[in-house]
Amino acid sequence: MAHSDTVTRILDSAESLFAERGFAETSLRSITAQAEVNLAAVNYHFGSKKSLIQAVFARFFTPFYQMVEASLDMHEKRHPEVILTVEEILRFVSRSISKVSEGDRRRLAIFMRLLGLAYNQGQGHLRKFLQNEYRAVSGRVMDLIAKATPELKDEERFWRIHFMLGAAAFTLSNMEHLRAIFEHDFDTQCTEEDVVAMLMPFLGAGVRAQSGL
Amino acid sequence: MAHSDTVTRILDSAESLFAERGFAETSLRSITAQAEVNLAAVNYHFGSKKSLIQAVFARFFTPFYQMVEASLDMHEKRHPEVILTVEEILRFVSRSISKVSEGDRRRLAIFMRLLGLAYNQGQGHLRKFLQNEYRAVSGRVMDLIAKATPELKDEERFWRIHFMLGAAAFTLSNMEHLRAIFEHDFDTQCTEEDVVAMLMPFLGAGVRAQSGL
DNA sequence: GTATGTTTGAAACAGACGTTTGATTTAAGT
DNA sequence: ACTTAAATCAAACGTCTGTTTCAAACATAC
Repeated sequence: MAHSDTVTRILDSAESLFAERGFAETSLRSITAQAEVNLAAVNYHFGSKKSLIQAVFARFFTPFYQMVEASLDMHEKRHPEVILTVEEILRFVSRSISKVSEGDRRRLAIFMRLLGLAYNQGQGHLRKFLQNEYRAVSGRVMDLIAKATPELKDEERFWRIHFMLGAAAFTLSNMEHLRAIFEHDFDTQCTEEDVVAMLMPFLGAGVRAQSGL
Repeated sequence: MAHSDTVTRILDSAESLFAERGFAETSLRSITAQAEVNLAAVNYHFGSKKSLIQAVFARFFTPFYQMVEASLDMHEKRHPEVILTVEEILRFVSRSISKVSEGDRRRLAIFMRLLGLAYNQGQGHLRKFLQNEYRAVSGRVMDLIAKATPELKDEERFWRIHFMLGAAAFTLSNMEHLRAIFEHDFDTQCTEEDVVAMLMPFLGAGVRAQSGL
């Protein structure tokens, strides 16, 4: 079927180019050129550039969110009434991300970049899209974190969750650049898994810190 | 003097518009319209849009960096040989930021956004500009953090510093949006100082976390 | 095989962008 | 007052953007 082939090629190219350059900096012409499809194909299949961005996002996020749901369901069935720690929750999320972005590492970067961008654009269509489409799973993760940190006031937990989100989004979306700097500074390689392994205790200790109020 | 007036108005407008919308999304036409100066003035006084962005950055960062230097000098003179904790170092930095962005809160947001962007753009002129111009002060702060965390391996400290940077950059550059979400969720106001007060123990606990390797 | 609906293709569209030009005004120096 | 340099202005430049158009190619069903 010619249709889905073109659609897939566009999504693939858009994904990698968005990850490299960002969204505003990536033109439809560069996407269609790399995908070797006609320029008009984007507007034909997706309607607009905005919708293409959302489609790129959805293609990653939908299976990711289903995987988080499924693994949480499975765990709750096996160990009901068990309260997870923050690190364990993060590990559920991180494992689902790894599985969904299998092979292609850049999918993680583009996902995080989208997440950061969703907050960055003032009247952004992305955050609303995200909020409407995926309220369920994010709400569930929030509840788990709340149960993991009963000592925190709701207000302070709100901010700490966003501190975590910020550290993760910044690190993962700039992973390539940061690893390049690291390699330059230390003359050593450093895998993405290493970085994630270092990130998790940082975040865990952060949310468990003594209150700052 | 007509010159510096035009230059200042351009910088002011650019600063506020960059903070609101980002860089690629802000046109020179919107800047000059808000500044009520001629479109050509930007290229006349700054040369290019890139240089304007760097000028906006420098106007904030230069006094900030001098203030950090000065307050660190003063402290070291009064209490030589005293090893600062991470929170104390962060407080030095944060106080300098507050003093430099006196009155206008948006200057902080734009500064952090620039910092985040410096890492985001692949071949970015901003990171190199930053690295070349302000190597001294950032190196000094790095050394202080190193002394504050002697138990960390250099490699892991590198990453934790960037985790901190990410959490701070994300939170502060999206402060307005996040506060709006917060207000919507909790029906309560929340000052920027409150957020910074909550951020610092989060970062401090994060860098002091047990190693993840 | 003809008709129907879907997908591609090359080309053009209108608009926005950063930048440049050259004339005109403003300010400073002598 | 005259000269010279600096600053402003309106207008245009060429280029790139997302999007639209409409004919050609394709597949599908009868």
